[in-house]
Amino acid sequence: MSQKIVLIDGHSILNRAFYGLPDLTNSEGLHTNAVYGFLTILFKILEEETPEYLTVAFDVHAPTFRHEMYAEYKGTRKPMAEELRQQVPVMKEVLKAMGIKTIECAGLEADDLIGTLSACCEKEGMEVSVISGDRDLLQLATDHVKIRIPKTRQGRTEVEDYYAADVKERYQVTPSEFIDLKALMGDSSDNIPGVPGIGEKTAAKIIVKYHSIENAHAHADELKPPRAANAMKEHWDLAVMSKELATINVNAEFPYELAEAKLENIYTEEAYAWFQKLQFKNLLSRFDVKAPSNKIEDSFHEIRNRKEAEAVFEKADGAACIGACIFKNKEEVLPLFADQAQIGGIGISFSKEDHYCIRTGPDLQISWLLEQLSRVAAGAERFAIFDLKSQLDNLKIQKKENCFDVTVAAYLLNPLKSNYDYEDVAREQLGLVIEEKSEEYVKVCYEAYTAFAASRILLDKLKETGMEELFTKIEMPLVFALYHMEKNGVRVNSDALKEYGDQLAVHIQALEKEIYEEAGETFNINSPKQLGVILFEKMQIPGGKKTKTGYSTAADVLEKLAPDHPIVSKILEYRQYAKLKSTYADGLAAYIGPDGRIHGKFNQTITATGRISSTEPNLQNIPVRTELGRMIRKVFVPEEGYVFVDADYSQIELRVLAHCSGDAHLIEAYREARDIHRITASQVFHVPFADVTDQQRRNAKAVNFGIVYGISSFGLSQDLSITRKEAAKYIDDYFQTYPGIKTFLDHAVQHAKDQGYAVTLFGRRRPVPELSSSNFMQRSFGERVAMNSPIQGTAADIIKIAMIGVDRRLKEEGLKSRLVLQVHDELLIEAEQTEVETVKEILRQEMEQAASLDVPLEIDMHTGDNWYEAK
DNA sequence: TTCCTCACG
DNA sequence: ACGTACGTGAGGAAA
Repeated sequence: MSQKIVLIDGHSILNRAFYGLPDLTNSEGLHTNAVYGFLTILFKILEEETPEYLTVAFDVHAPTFRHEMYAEYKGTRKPMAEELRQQVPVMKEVLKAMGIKTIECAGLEADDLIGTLSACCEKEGMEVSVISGDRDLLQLATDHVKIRIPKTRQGRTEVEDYYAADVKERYQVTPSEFIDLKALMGDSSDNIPGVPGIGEKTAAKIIVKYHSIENAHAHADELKPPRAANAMKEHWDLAVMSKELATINVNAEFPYELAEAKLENIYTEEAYAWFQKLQFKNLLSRFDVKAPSNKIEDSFHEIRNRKEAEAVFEKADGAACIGACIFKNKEEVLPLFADQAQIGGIGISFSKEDHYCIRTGPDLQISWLLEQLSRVAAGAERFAIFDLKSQLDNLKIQKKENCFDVTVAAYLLNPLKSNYDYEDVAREQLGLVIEEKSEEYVKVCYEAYTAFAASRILLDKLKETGMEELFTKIEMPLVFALYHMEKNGVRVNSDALKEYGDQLAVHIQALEKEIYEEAGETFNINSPKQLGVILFEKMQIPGGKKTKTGYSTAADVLEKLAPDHPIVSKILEYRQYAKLKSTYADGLAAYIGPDGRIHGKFNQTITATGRISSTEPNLQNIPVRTELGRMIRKVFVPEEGYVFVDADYSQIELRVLAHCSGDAHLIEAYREARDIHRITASQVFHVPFADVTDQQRRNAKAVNFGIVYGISSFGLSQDLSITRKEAAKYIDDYFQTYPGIKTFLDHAVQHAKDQGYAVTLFGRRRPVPELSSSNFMQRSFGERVAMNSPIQGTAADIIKIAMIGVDRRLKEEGLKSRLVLQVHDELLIEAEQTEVETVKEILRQEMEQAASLDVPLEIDMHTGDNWYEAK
């Protein structure tokens, strides 16, 4: 059995992968789709071929055209897309990490390298497989050299295989004649000119008959269409040049040791680290349990008895930094007891050598363990732990000031990531790769150790990036405020909620029936696909396609059709009821706890801008804009003896914008008047404040929103249903009126371009990798983000400060009243009746004084016996 | 899972 | 020429 070598055309396959896959990025903003696609193809090929040798060839110059001379002559050289260019060095590193031989050679194309290698290897009696997306390489095919062209079809990669015979079958020419064929017909993608006037068909006929351009030229007068005969004579020089360009050099000279191409285990530690970094989660499973021999693991200890545990805590007492974690028992417990969520023990790490996993046991009570942990934590300069909020039920924190939430710190340093697990932090900050299959105690020790070791590094990075104060003064105190809020929960009248749901069900059924009657058949109204077919095909309602998958049935589309088609308005109504029932009536009911309250989660490490997010359930999107939806707020009620006090900032984002831009005109305006949209209308449209029409105010409001979102004439025109030109005029008028805003927004974009991130008034950063994209759409998006993030982010900073202040004062002043919800610019407090005035005073002070801007921060405040009334 | 739709600021 | 407003989360359908 002869040996086999696989030769891969690196750039060609990367290119294929890049254009064949959607744009993927890892959480650091690094584009990864080409690398991912390349690896997918590589694995597939290796599985099929099981070769002894493997080599990947690259061109030396990244933006590659096979024939630079001609490319320059034609002036058609296009630079490689930035997103792809970035991935080339990464690809080479990944291959290196996998121990795969790569070659490149100045002055030689990858084609020439591959051609030469395939010829040599064949001579040595080997079987050769050449992997390329480029059909040019078909000329290399023989009985022992197979050209394999991968194609991505519907997400799956299929490979077309060509031996010499297959080339002949498919193209009716031999591999070497293939060169002549190309020389005649040319190849625009490869910048081979070919002979003008001779296309694919004619070229094929000529080569099939005459086998080479030289022979064809000799018989030029006999060539079939007279046009081809003339072309051949007239452009013979082009034909010769093209043939030269199309010919791959199989006798190139370059250094190469076959032994280096020997395929060893590609699933190395280094490769594993790369795959993790690139977040190729499903490719990671290919790796065997190859434990990295990290020395640190030697000092990981598992402790199961009281004596040793006591010794650990004694030693930990007084340590400068303590890293810890609390872990749960594996779910061997019957579901019946699942909600007990038993704690299995803790991890603790406090020096280079001290890392312990302490398990609960007969003489190691969990309560004692947690007590000890809390005690030593209070004594340390820094107590580091992941996701502190989730552990506050277990820990008795005596000193908030020394707490360091590693998750939150990692979030501040890169808010774009989707999770901040200890595995990620260990890899990113400590360069440690933790083995998936490690024993539990090892993982526990790793988590504690990572908290311990990474906290120092993260703290330094926070200092370097000017975010230390943001972290210690805002984010860390906020952890506790959010914990209190979750713990408090919000009371919901479940009977009233049920009643609300039942009423909705009645309406839904009636509407369903009417819709089926008008449609003439029953179908699933919730299915956009089925609905599209009914409306736009069966009922022939005009309003064509919009989405990739079919017709758009979004509300803004349907609203335009509603006046002419009763069924459409019924569908809109149905949708509204269905949404209210499924998401709110039924959805919320599932979260009401035994205490009659919903304890939703408020997440601190989700959003890119610094806002808080709310899940399980989302309490930040309870309906309010329509009366019907707003009614659901009546089921949110305070407990007996309490009332709701609701306070929300008035136009906080626009006020932030006025302050940050320093536009004197706008600042002056906002100092005077409360109705910001009206004053904008007055100044932009040059009419007295009192004479502003409703339409003018609406337009001004839309412009204000547009400014905050990162204005574009297209977006504004959509919103106002006007032409782009008119929208552009509004924007222009706005900038004329407030030139400071224009300057500020331009600066925001420029700053983000220069620094790579947008920044808030309090130093919070948001990376904007899209700004360096070669894609217009992406880049425009980046610009809008650069304009919006500082505004939205600063507003988020401010309300966080307010929340912390409100929560702190409610506690400090010994009040029973409590914070129950935050909705971005709004705080809801369940206030004990006799404390209402105090609470209102606290809210007003803490919210209005949260930041001192050049414009006043104003709030609207209401009280009520339910959320509907209090808003 | 991914897409579409829609609820909020 | 490109095809959008910024930031979220959830439910239902279809793949």
